Parts: sequence; structure tokens; C-alpha cells
Amino acid sequence: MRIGELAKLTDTPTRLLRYYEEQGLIEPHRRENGYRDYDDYLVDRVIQIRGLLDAGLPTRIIKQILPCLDKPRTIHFADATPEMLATLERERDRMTRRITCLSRNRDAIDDYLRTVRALA
Amino acid sequence: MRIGELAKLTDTPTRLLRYYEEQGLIEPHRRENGYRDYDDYLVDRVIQIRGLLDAGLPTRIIKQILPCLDKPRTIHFADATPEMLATLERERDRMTRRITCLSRNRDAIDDYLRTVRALA
DNA sequence: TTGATGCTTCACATCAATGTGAAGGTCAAC
DNA sequence: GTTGACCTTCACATTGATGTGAAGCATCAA
Repeated sequence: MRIGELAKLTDTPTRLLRYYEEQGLIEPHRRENGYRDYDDYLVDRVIQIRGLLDAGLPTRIIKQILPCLDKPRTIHFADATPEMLATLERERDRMTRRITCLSRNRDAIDDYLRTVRALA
Repeated sequence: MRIGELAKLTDTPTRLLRYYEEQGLIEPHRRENGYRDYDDYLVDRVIQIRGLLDAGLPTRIIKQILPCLDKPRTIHFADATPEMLATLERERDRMTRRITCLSRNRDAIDDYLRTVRALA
């Protein structure tokens, strides 16, 4: 599909789709006229990217973790340098801390809402 | 305590502590000489703020949710306008989505690390 | 064939969160 | 009484994720 359709399906400005490409997060093919051509699987990938960005991860880190989230893992063993593994471990732990922080605060907001609603 | 001590305890540059104040997230008292004076409870609060920032929440939103996370809730019922409640609900749901996204990807990274390690 | 729409690249603008440094006031200790 | 550590405000710079617009080519429908 072309960039416009992907933009609609993922609710993402074309500007950002080009930006993600520039950051090395996605690699669309090119048609003869230069137009970008996106595979279907990129719909999910873009949604995933935006979720991670929204959760505070920078594109630099997202780029590193994306390859190991693909289904056929074997291809990516070449990337499994010790430094890469250390980075992944660090990011995994950081994500865990984020989850903990978000959960705690989310629950507190939820409690507050419940309390207020109970008095209404 | 003064800003330097708070900076040490929270591992946060003084520049940022002043920035959080400017954004209305914390309100230290002032001494006669103009120095900022922070209550002890602000240590936890700053850590909490930084956790939320790291998880992708902007200061604008953090400012809105902080009041309802305090223990003595009753004080803040005045803030409980319908718009405020709607905002809180929206943010709570957004946080839930973030948690889901982070968990899924964290688990995928973890699986990857396990797989790689199992072959070592 | 013309006009609308969509694509391309390039480039400047914005916003939030930070970094950094200047110029100066406070205060404790030596 | 001066040095050094800490504080103040002001202000400009940077970075990452975006918004926005210009100038030009491609595609397609009327």
C-alpha cells in the first residue's frame, strides 16, 4: 500500500511515517515512480511503534528492540552481541519500572474516581 | 531542606527541580534569604514525578493527577469538576494502554533473551 | 486536458524536557 | 575578611517528536 493508506489505517500523519523511516524503524519498498510501498505487516508495526513512543521510549531504543520482536527469531541471532543483550536487559528492566510506576498511579487515580463516584 | 539536598536525595539536577516548580508540580516554601525550602514529603513526590515523566506523561497531565494521589483525599473534592473527572478517566485509560503495550513488549524482549541464553 | 489528490524532498517551526553558563547574593569556616 | 560551597534569576542552546508549508512530479477522474 502507499503512504496515504497506511496513514489512514494507523491514524498517523504521513510526515511521521517518513520520520519513522528516517529513524530506521520501518523500511518500505519503492515503486518505479519513487512512491513508498508498504507491506501489510507494517500496519501493526507502526501501531506498535507509536505505542512504545507514547510510553516514553525514544526511537533509538525502539529500533534496537524491534528486531527481536519479530516472529522468525533465528534471523536475528547475528545481532545478539553481548552489548546488545546488555542493552536489551537494561531496557527490559526499565520497562518493568515504568510498568510499576504507571500501575501504581493508575490504580490511585482509579481509587480516587471510585471514591468520588461513591459520594455522588 | 534546601534544593541541593533534595537534588541529591532524588538524583535530580537542581535545574529540573526549579523547572518542576515552574510547571506547578511542587511548591517549596521560601526562606528569608530567598532560598527554596522543601518539605520531606517532596522527596517521594519528585521521584514519583520523574517516574511518570519517564513513562511518557507530560507535566501538564502530571499536574492534574498529583492532587488526587495524596493521602488525605477530602481536601481535593473541590477539584472534582465533571471535566476534571473526565480528564482523569481519560488519562487512567491511556495509562492502562501504555501498561499493556509496555508489558507485551517487555515480555517479548524477555522471551528473546531467554531463547538466546538457552542456546549459549 | 485539466484539476484534485497524493506523492516526493527540503526546510524551517514548535513544544517539552533538559543542559549550561553568566552574574550575583548568602553563609559557614578558616 | 576572604574563600568556597551553595543559592538566586535570567537566558540562550539542544534534543526528540512533531507540525507545517513550499515546489515539483505522478496518478486519476471528469
